Amino acid sequence: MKTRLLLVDDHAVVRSGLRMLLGNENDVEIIGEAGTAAEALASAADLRPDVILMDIGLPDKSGIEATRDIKAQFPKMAVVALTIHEDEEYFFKMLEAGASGYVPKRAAPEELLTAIRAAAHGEVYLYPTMAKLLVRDYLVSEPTDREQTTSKDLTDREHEVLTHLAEGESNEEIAKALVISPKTVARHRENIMRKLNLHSRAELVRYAIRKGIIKA
Amino acid sequence: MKTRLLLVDDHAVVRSGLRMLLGNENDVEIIGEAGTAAEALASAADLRPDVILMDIGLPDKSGIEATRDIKAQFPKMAVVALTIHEDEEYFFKMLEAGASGYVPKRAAPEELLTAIRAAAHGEVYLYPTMAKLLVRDYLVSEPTDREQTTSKDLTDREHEVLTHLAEGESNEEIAKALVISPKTVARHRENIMRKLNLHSRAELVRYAIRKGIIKA
DNA sequence: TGTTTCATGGGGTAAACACCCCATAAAATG
DNA sequence: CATTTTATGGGGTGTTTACCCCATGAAACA
Repeated sequence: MKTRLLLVDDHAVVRSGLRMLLGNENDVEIIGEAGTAAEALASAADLRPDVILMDIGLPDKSGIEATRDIKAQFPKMAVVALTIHEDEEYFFKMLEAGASGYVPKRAAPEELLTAIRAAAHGEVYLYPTMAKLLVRDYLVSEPTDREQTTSKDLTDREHEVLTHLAEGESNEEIAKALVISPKTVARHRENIMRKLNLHSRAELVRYAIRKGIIKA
Repeated sequence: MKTRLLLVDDHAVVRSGLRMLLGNENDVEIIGEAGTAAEALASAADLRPDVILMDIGLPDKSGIEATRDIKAQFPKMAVVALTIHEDEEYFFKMLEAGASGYVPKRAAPEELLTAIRAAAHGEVYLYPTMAKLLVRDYLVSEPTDREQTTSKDLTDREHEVLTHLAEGESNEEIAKALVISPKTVARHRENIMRKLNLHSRAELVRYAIRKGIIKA
C-alpha cells in the first residue's frame, strides 16, 4: 500500500520538482498539491493524505500554523517539514506544532524519502543538524534526573511496580503487564507505600514525579 | 580527508561485517577494532579516531559507560551507538553519555553511513524510531505555550476542586475544605474528568503537575 | 545452616472511587 | 425572555483501593 502524499509549497516549480523526485518511487503516491495554508487545510480535509510535505514559508500563513491546524483536525496525519530554514526557532515550533519530521531543502533526495517513510510509519525523521539541536536541548533541560531513579530502599521489582502505579495503571493492568497476579501487585504496592510512608495512588504519582521516576 | 573510524563490538563477526560494509566507502577508513570497553578506551587513546561505532552490550562494561569514559577524556571524539537495543532507557542514557548518533543494528547500511558522516561533521543522526522518542520527550517536558490552552475550559470552581484533588485529598476532605457536600465534590470531579478526558485520580495528579497547578 | 529478604499469591473488608440517574436555583448569555 | 452554564446535591451500582490476615519457594546473608 502506497503512502498518499500531499505537497504544500507556494512555488509551483518546487512542487513539480518534488513530483519528479518522488514520482517514480513505488511506495509513494502524490495525491495532491497546495500552494497556500488555506489550500493545504482544504486538501487535507478533502484528500485525507497519509503524509503532508509542508513548506514553512507560505503566502497566507506559515506552515507552522498550517501544521497546527491540520494536526488539531486530523491528529493521525503526519506532517514533514521541508524548508530552507535551518534555525532553531522554526524547528522547535514545528515540533510543537506536531511535525513528524524536519528536512532542509538542501538535504539529499534519499533523506527526504526516509523522512516520508518514517512519518508514514508513525516515526520521526530529523535531519542531523536538527537532531543535534534537539539533543542539545534535551541535555541542558534534563540534567540527570533519569539517573535519580535510585529512590531509597525499594527493591527492583517494587521500583518497577511503582513506575506502573505512577503512570496511573490499576492493579489489574500492572498484573497483566508484568505477568503476575493482581494480588502480587497489591502486595508490592502495600510494601512500597509502607516503605515510603505514602497512603494513596495520588501521593505515589507525586512522589514518582518528584524523584524523576516518571515525567509529569 | 577520510573519517577515521574505530569499531567497538564484542563479536568479531560483526566487526568483520562492518569492515566489509564500510571498507569500500571512500570517505571512511577503519583504523581499529575493540572487543571490550577497556580495549575501546585504550584504542581511543592510542589511535585518536574521529568517530567510534559503539555496541552497547560489551563483556566488561556497557557501551554506555564506555562512551561516558571516552567523552570525558576525549570530548571531541564522536560516538555512534550501533546496537540491537531499541528501548527508551538505553537510548536516553546513551544520549546523556554523549553519543552523536543512535542506530539499531537492523537499520539499512546507508543509514549507518549517514550517521557516521553526521557524527564526523559534529552533527547527530537518530534513527526514526529513536527520534520519535526524543521528540515525545521534548513535547511533554516543554511546558511553554501549552499551559493555558486546555486548562481554561474548566470553571473556577472546577479548577479549585482540581487543585485539591491533585493534592491527593479525598472527596470527603475536599467537601470539608470547601464547605459543600461530598456529592458536589464528586459531581465536580466527574465534570473535570469528562472535560479533560481523564479517568483516575492518578491522571488528575499528573495533569495538574504538567499544567503547573500544583507542584510535584 | 539458619535467618532474612524477596517475589510470589490466596483470603477478606470497609472505604473510596468512577460513573450513571435524577433535580433545583441562580447567574450568565444570546 | 428563553436558553445555557454553573454550582449545588440526592440516589444507586459495580469496581478499585488500602489495609489486614495468611503462606511458599528461592535467593541472599550471616
